[in-house]
Amino acid sequence: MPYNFTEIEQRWQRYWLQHGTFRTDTHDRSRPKCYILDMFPYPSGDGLHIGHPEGYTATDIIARYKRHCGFNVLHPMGWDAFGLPAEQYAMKTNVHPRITTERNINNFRRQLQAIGFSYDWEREVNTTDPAYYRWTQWIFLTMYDSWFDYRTNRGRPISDLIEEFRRDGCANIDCARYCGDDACCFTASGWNAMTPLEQQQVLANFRLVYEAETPVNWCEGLGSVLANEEVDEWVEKGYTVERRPMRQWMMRITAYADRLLDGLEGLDWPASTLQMQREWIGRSTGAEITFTTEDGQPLKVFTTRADTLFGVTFVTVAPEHPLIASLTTEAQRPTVEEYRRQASLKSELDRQVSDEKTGVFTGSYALHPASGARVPIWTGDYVLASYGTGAVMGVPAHDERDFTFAKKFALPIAPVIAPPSDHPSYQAVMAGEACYTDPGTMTNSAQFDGLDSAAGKEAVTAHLAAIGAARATIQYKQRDWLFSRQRYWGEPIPLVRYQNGIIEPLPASQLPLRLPEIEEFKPSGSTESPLALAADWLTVEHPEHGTGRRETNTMPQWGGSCWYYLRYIDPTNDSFAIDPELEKYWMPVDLYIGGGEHAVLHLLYARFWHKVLFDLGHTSTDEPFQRLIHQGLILGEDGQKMSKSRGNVINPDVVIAEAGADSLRLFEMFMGPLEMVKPWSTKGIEGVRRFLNRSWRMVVGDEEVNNLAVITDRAMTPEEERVLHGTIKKVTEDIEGIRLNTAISALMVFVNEFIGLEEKPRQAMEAFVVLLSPLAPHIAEEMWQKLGHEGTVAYQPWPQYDEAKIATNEVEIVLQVNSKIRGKMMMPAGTEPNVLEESALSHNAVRELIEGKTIRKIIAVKDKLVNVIAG
RNA sequence: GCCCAGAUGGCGAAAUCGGCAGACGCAUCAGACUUAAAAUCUGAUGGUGCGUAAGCACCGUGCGGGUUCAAGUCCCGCUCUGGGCACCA
Repeated sequence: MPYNFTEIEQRWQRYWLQHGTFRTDTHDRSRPKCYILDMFPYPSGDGLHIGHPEGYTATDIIARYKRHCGFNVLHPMGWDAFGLPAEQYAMKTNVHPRITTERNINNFRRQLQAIGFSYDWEREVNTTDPAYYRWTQWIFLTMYDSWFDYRTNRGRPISDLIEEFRRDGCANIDCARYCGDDACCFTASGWNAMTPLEQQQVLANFRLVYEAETPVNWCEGLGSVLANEEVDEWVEKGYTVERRPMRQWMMRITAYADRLLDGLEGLDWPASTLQMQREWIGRSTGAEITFTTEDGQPLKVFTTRADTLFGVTFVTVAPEHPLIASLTTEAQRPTVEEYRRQASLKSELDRQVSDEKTGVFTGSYALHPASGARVPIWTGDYVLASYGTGAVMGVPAHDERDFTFAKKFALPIAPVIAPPSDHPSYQAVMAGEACYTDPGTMTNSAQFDGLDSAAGKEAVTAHLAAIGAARATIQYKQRDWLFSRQRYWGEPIPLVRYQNGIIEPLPASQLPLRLPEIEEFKPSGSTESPLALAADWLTVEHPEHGTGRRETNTMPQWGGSCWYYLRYIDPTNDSFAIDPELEKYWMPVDLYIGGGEHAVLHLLYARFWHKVLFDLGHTSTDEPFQRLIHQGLILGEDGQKMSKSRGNVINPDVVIAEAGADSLRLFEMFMGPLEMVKPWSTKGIEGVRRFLNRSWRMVVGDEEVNNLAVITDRAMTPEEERVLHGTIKKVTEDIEGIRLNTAISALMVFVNEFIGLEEKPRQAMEAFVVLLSPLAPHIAEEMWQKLGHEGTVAYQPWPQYDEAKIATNEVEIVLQVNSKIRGKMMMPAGTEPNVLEESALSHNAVRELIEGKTIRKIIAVKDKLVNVIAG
């Protein structure tokens, strides 16, 4: 008779909640801490799907294991509950997103509890709870009131900067890094003479949160901008998305680019994720080189290949380049204007997809900074306005893009980097017929001839720098973070803009700035969020600045998830986001498991916020997540991605009803390595379910027919001890290494060995139950009780193994003749190779085969094999 | 195009300081129990060939080379699948 999993599982789930079994005392310093974190879910209306419990089961197993090992474990769960679906639903049905969200959360919580996860439910956080987003807003304002000081490579309060301006003006500040040029420079008295509005404008160049007019993905149907990564999804659903410039709040994440890059060193993260973050940040070291137009205007280009300077045969500027009008001659103006118009109609995506190069001549020329040669200035949309200086030097001989462009428009090609002379296309390159982008030797480059590319880059840059025509510089692919959305269901941005132009943050004492109640959920009709319709909420009076209007943009969904791992540590603190003492003890997160789809965005944004909080002294750690693992996707039984339209979605509620939560947990882990993509199998779950039934019969027996397992305190045989200790060792090491599939097979082997015994040794059964309990906790609790214990098994000490008891006296030695297996022999473990050799040679199977042959060589490996080479 | 990960029985997978490939599980087949079925238990199960049989031989970890006494594992060159990036100068 199989055990009654439904009854047992529900009973223990109630027990854990009622007894607060997994409540964490964060103030307990008597034991080492372990912080095990899941990526919290967006509580969608569809409920939990089978992919969620995969990572959650893995963390739960580790958390439970660590409790057995004596750690004080923090293992929380919460809800990333702002987001577009609830708002979309509200627009259709006029049901408030708060209500939908609450309903979905209740369903998610019920489902997670039904799987028996050992979360401390008293620490649940919800990003839509004003008590939570109060501190999201507080962090936002903290960042608004901060700037990045490149001199110390740290974020600092803006008040420090104001103080410095009052005292020294911007004398000690590299303004070009903040304002783009030195035009803003001022003295102390200059600063003090500025109006508040003027000062505000200067400070905006420094703040980590600033406003910019930037092209965004505007979706008319949703009445909101979309992040680049959201565009495809909505276009697929039939919405149209267009690029349009809009005033938006930005976060200056690029200031932290170097810190975010350097911080990756030393993190125990998947190599591919580290690589993706590095590529996303995209640091390139190079030089900004100044060409001069014939009428004396400077025209700056960015290059990583200063060594190819003498190969420049043209300059290309982006169609949106600020100087384009003055670069264009009257004769070419109609052509250029038409080209710019066409380029503006193409989306950034269209531009990148087409490999055909387009462009037109501006009619003007630039002077080469080293040779003085006159080179034509073109405009082409293969040059991105938003990267570097928006202009490039065209070196067709050594850059594929420039090569294609030059070929199309019959521009000259001048080779200046010689490939190695044995290079297959040496002749073609030197004849200007092929493009060569690898390093080589400089040639046709005046005094630099003979230098290799690496030395050439430095030498050319230094030479130009000496005449004021270049400076070494670093560029990043990463752009600043577009931080506003035209949505209702998000954190309100706590800023007020007054009629006199002054922008004031809300005092911290007035947080949270709650979302207004609105009657009807509909787009505002303008490019503003529905908050623009909440007239009472919108207007603010200020004694000094007069009437003000609140910011109607809300924060993107990423905001709340940037710091939730901190709030779990101190979730009910209403005087601060997190108690610094608790933060210091509990951070960093020891293990973080979540989907690889967050490899860049969430994990980069959260690191960014964390670093700002660290710089300002609010956290003690520079990096939040020490160890990171991505669980692999679970596919449908047909090997396809699970989706409603394919009809291959597996519902965890159904699996639990049919096979039980313990079986679900075990099977999620037994399918294969955690990180791997793997298909679900309804048949396969029967296997782990049978294993649990067998375990039950081994420890408890069949109660139905009163055939109870006989468990005695007898001593174990050496063979039983060997199996037990081997199992403890394997399970321990596999859980530590998060190889949960093989940990489960080790337990299966154990049951296969012990289930047939007439009298089971109590010691082995108790150890087994503890080993099983992280993986299948409900059945383990019940078995523990059946073994005569009171209370929970969750804190029982983890069984220890004795290496000496695992070792066998005799080992099987493989006998090979000419590398083919010809026999086996039993030998005492640890027998020296020379002894093995002798025994092998006297072994019948070997003797027969080497009869009459010359022994050329013998390889003997201790405890493994003997290989006799004869011929 | 570039970068990363992966490819092992009918299926999910195990085994990587190079040392018996296929642990564990699914499926299948045979047997036991049963009036019967389910459940459970026992056994078999990579392929090909030979043998009445115990067994024997050969082949076998995506493909082609290489190193080695010995390769799923190391090296070189490919193919396919999945993921990421994609005019970033």
